[in-house]
Amino acid sequence: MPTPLRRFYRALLARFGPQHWWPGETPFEIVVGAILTQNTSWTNVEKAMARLKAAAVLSVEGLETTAEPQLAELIRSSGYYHQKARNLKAFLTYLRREHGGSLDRMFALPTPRLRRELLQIRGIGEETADSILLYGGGHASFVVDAYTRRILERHSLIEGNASYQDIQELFHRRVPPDAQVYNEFHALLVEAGKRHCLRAGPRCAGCPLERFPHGAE
DNA sequence: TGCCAGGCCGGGT
DNA sequence: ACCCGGCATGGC
Repeated sequence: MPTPLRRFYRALLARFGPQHWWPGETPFEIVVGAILTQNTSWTNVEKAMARLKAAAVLSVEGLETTAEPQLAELIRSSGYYHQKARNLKAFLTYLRREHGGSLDRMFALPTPRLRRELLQIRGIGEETADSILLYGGGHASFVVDAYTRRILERHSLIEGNASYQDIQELFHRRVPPDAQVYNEFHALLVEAGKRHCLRAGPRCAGCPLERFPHGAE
């Protein structure tokens, strides 16, 4: 991984240490979490996940046999809950129809094909698809979120009008396609965003990347 | 009290 | 190909 993304990664790792995101959860819980966390704080998602667990429906069969209005009520705390209940149902329908309800079979698909299939599902856009691929299935598909965009733009690694695909291609070209590295890199960007570059403003004070060399690749 | 959080969809230009 | 309003709760 050549400069400057490599130094960027090193600086983040040195400052924040390994993140080990989403440990101890099953791939299915990661899929559900990826849908529920869209434009929503993780604390609100945790409440929803806890309610699904308490109702013993946090599984493929569990969600399949839960009526959509009831599902909506269980995930209420995650916001947009009618939309998200519908979206979860859409994913379950896809999983059953195309892969016999088996996440293992789904994740066994080649990355590009699975990504295309996920993007066909209502409620799954690029970031959610990549989150499912990377965190749920260990596919090396880089996740580009608001933090990633904000930090890279602030440090002049991308232009303000860069598309999702532009940014993802930057990582895919410059970072070896290793899911562990993608996982860690993205988690570090989120942590840096939360801690230093969160709100609008000229520049984050005390940012560990402040002395990072500017100029695009 | 108002703003925002690890987006996405559908309709309009 | 972009742009925008709508979707909704909980925390600070």
